[in-house]
Amino acid sequence: MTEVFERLSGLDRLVHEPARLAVLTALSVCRKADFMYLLRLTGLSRGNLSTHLSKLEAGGLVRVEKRFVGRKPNTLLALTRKGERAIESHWRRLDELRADSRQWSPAADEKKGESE
Amino acid sequence: MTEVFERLSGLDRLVHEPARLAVLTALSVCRKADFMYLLRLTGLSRGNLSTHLSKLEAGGLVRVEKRFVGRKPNTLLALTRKGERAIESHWRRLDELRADSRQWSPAADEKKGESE
DNA sequence: CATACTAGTTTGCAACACAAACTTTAGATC
DNA sequence: GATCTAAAGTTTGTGTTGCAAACTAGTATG
Repeated sequence: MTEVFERLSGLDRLVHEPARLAVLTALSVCRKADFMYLLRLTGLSRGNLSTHLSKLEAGGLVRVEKRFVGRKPNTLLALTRKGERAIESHWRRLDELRADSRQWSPAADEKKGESE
Repeated sequence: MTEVFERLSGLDRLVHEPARLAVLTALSVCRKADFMYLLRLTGLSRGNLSTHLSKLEAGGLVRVEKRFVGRKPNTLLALTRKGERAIESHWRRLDELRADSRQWSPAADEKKGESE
């Protein structure tokens, strides 16, 4: 099944990018977290985290809720239903692809790439 | 251990990028494969595969061996020792991070991100 | 009033992923 | 032997990305 590698090379970049993978994974455990918390958690810069979150919001994976705590602004993040499914299935896909690639045999594919 | 997410967001992009993850994973099973074989395997375009391979070579993860088969040029790819270690440890790291994140508890970290 | 801090957002830039166009050599056709 | 097609890659052009530095807006402090 050579299709394994096609699926590997076609992984969803919105989810796969390391910083976003970290944010989504954290939120999948956390349920909700605020901006400053994610900042410390991931070690990203403010600007960087901000743009990643915008992308996740644009993709419909994360819900952004702005509010005030005392007199200070506070941005609360949570996965949408779609986001939950996305991160969960991304990890599952990685597991599967890894497992499949292990038991894949090049010789079983019609055209081999030389063993010299 | 919040460090899990720092490590997640700091994954090596050279290895993590989907197309290259596919190529490296295939080569780790294959030992050697030629350009056209990887092309079919991954479903990438020629140009795209070529530049990804150049990057992997520049990073010292892949060895490129050009030769002729009959009268036709043929490019043979294989992991370097460094490449073997890189792909193997990348998958292992993903496994670990995934597992760690599962048993991570937000509440255990000093500052919580709101559960409202 | 000014100065500093907090909580983000916007901007500018270098690096990237991708396909289209190009290169080079070989074989087929006239 | 000139012309065409194909194979096997590489280079180029372009839109996108990831990133930190610079900016913004509101609050607190001297």
